[in-house]
Amino acid sequence: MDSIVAKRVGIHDIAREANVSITTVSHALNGKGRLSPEIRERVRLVAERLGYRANPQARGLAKGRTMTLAVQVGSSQSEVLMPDFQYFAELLNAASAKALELGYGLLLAPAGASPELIGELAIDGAIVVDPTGEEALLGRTDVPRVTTGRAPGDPDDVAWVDNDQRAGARMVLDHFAHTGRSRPALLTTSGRQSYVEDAVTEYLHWCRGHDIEPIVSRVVDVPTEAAAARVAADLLSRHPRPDAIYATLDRMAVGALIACRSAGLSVPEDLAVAAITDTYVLRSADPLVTTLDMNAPRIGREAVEVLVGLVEGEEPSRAVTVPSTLVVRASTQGTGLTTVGPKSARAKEAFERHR
Amino acid sequence: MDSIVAKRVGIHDIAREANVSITTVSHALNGKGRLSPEIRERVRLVAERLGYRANPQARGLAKGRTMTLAVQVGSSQSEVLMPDFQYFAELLNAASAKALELGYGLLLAPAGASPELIGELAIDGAIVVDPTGEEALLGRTDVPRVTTGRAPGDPDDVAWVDNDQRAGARMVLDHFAHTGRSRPALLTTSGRQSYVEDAVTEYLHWCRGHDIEPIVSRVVDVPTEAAAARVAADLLSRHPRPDAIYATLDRMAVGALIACRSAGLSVPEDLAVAAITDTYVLRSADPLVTTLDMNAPRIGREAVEVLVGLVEGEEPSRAVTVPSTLVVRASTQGTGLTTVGPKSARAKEAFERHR
DNA sequence: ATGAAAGCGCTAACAG
DNA sequence: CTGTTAGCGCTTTCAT
Repeated sequence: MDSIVAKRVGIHDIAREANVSITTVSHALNGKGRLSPEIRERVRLVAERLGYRANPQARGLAKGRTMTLAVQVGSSQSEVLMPDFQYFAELLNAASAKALELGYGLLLAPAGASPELIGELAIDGAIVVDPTGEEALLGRTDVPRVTTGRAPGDPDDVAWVDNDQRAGARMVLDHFAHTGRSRPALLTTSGRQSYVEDAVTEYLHWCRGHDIEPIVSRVVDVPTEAAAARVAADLLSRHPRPDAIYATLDRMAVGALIACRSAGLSVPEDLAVAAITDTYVLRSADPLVTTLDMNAPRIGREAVEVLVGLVEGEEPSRAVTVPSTLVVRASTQGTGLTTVGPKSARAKEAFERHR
Repeated sequence: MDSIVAKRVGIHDIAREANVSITTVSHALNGKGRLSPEIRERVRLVAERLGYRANPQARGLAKGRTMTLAVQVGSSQSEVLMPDFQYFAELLNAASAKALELGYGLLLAPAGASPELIGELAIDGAIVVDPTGEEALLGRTDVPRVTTGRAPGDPDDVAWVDNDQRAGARMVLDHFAHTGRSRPALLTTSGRQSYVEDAVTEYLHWCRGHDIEPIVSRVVDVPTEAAAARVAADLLSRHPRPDAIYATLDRMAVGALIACRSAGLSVPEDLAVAAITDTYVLRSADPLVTTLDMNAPRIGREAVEVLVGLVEGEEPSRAVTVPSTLVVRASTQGTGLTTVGPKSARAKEAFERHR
C-alpha cells in the first residue's frame, strides 16, 4: 500500500524535519555522542513518525561490517542430510527472525559448499547447526562463529549454544525407570554431532550407575523410518528383550514403532518409546510418543544473540545451555498396576512438564 | 590460512598495479564502457592475480542494489510445515549456491513472518517456494518475485518455475495402467500449493478419460506418516478396493505402506504405491517406492536464474518448466504374468527412466 | 552540546 | 578511449 515510489526516508529527511544535523540524528539513533535528552527523544520521535529504517548497506560500508550472518546446517560427507527436519526448520526460522530484529540478515550457506565458495561470503559471523566438524563455515576463522551443539574437538575459538543432552538423557532414563522399565536400549545414529555423543555417554553412564547392561544400537544408513525399523527389529529379537527404547531422532522412534508392530508387540505395554525433540511426527504417531523437547526456536535465537554479541565486541558467554523439556505421552505409560484403558491411550494425550 | 589481517584488495590496488584509473578497472571488470581489449585483459589478469573480490556492499550502495535475494518457504497459517523436507533442503541449497555464483546472497525469510518484518528486508528480489498465497514475501511488490510452483491465482506480476505436474501425474497413472492396475486412488493433502491442485486436476481428468471412478483422499491434518496411514486405511477398506495409490508426499506413501501392512495386504501384490519427489525415505522403504522425481536442485537454480534476470533488467521467460522423471521401483511391479520373485523384490531396485 | 566534513568501496556521468 | 568527479546513506573524528 505504499505510494507509487515510496522513496525511502533517510537520515537527511529526519535531520531536516527535526532541525538538526545528520550527525545529531545518527548519534541520537545510535546512542552515541553527548546529546541533550530532549533532542535525542525528539529525533527518535521524528524518525519513528517518518518510518525510518537504516540502510544496512550504507551502515555496513561505513562501519566496515556487512550486517549479515551466515548459517550452515551440519552435514556428513557433503550429503544433504537433515534427518530431524522440523527441528531445523524451527531453529532456522527463529534464528532468522531474531537476526532481522537485531538488524542483521541471515544468509543460507549451502550444505557441503566448498571452502572457496564459503570464503567469499561477505559476512560478520557464522552459525553452524549441529556441526560434524566438516563444515567449511567453521573454517571462517576471520569471523566469530557459534555452533548449536558443540563442534567436535570443542575448538575454543568457537562459541556454542546447546541443550544439556546428558541431563536430558538422564530425565528420559529416569522416567523409564519410574514407570517400571528395567532394560532400556539406546537407538541412535553414527553421526558425529555432539548430541549423539552426549546421549551415548550419558546412557552408558546411567546404565553403569544402575547396574544395567547397556545396549546401544546404531543406524548406520541414512536414518529413515525404514532403516531404523530394521535396526529396532534386531533389538527386539534380543534376549532378554529391551523394554524401552530411547531414539535420538523422531523418525527413528517411528521406526521403532513400526518394528514393534511387525513383531506383534505393542507400545507401551511391551515396549516404551521416547525420542529427542518434539515434532508433528511424534504428536501424530500411534501411540503418541514421549519426547525430550529441545526448544529449537530458542536455540536459534540464542545462537544469534551470542553471535551478534561477539560481532559487536561485547563479551557474551561463549557457552549457553538451553533447557529441554520432557513431554510425557502414551508411548511410555507405566506397566505397573496402573491400568490405562488401552483403547483410550491414543486419545488422551496425558502430558506433564518437568522443569 | 590468510595472513593475519589480509587487507582486502580493492579497486584502487588494481588500478595502481595496472597503471590505470579506478574507472578503467571498474569498466574492465564489468564489461562496461569502451576499452581496448588489451587493457581490459590486463586489468582482468591483475585483478585475478591479486585475488580481487568486489565488495558487494559498496557495489550495491552505488548501484542502488542490495545484491541479496530472499527466500521463504510456503506455509499454511503461519505453521512451520514443510512436509517433504528433503525436497526443500535440496532446493534451497542449490538455490543458495547458484545465487552466490551470480554474486547474490540468499537470505532466509522466516516462514510465517509478518508483512512488517518482511517489509524491512533490504532485497533485490524474492523467491517463494510452494506458495499457498499467504506468504508475506509475495506481497513485496516493490521487487521482482518468482515462485517455485505457481502462486494461487497465478498473479501475472510473479514469475514461476515448476514441474509439469499434470504430465507427471499422467506418467504415474499410465504406469499404473501399464502394470495392470485399474483402480488408482489419489492420496493428497488439503494444501493450496499448485502441485496439489495439478495432481488432483490431472487425476480427475485421466480417470474421466479412462472411464474410471476417481477416488481422491485428503489428509487434512499435518501430513505425517501416521495421519496418512489412517486415511489410507479408510481407502483400503473401500469396495472395490483401490489397487494403486499415488501419494503427493513421500511420507504419505510411507503411511500407505503402513496401512497396507496393518490391513494384511502386501505391496506391490495387492497395491501399487507411487509418490511425488525422490527422497531417502522412499529409497529405503520396504518395498522401495516408485516415484516421480521433481529435480529439486534444478528448480532452485532455475528460480534464482530467472529472478536475477528480472533484477538485472533482462527479460527472462516468466515461466519455466523443469522436467520430472519417473523412477520405477518395487512398489509398482506389475501384477500380470510377469512373476517377480517376491523375496528379491526389495533387493533388486529395478528402475527405468522416462524422458 | 552540536555540526561540518571526510570517507567506506564502488559506479556512472561527464569531460578531456 | 581513459580519467576526474560526484555521489550512494551512514558513521565518525574533529572543530566550534
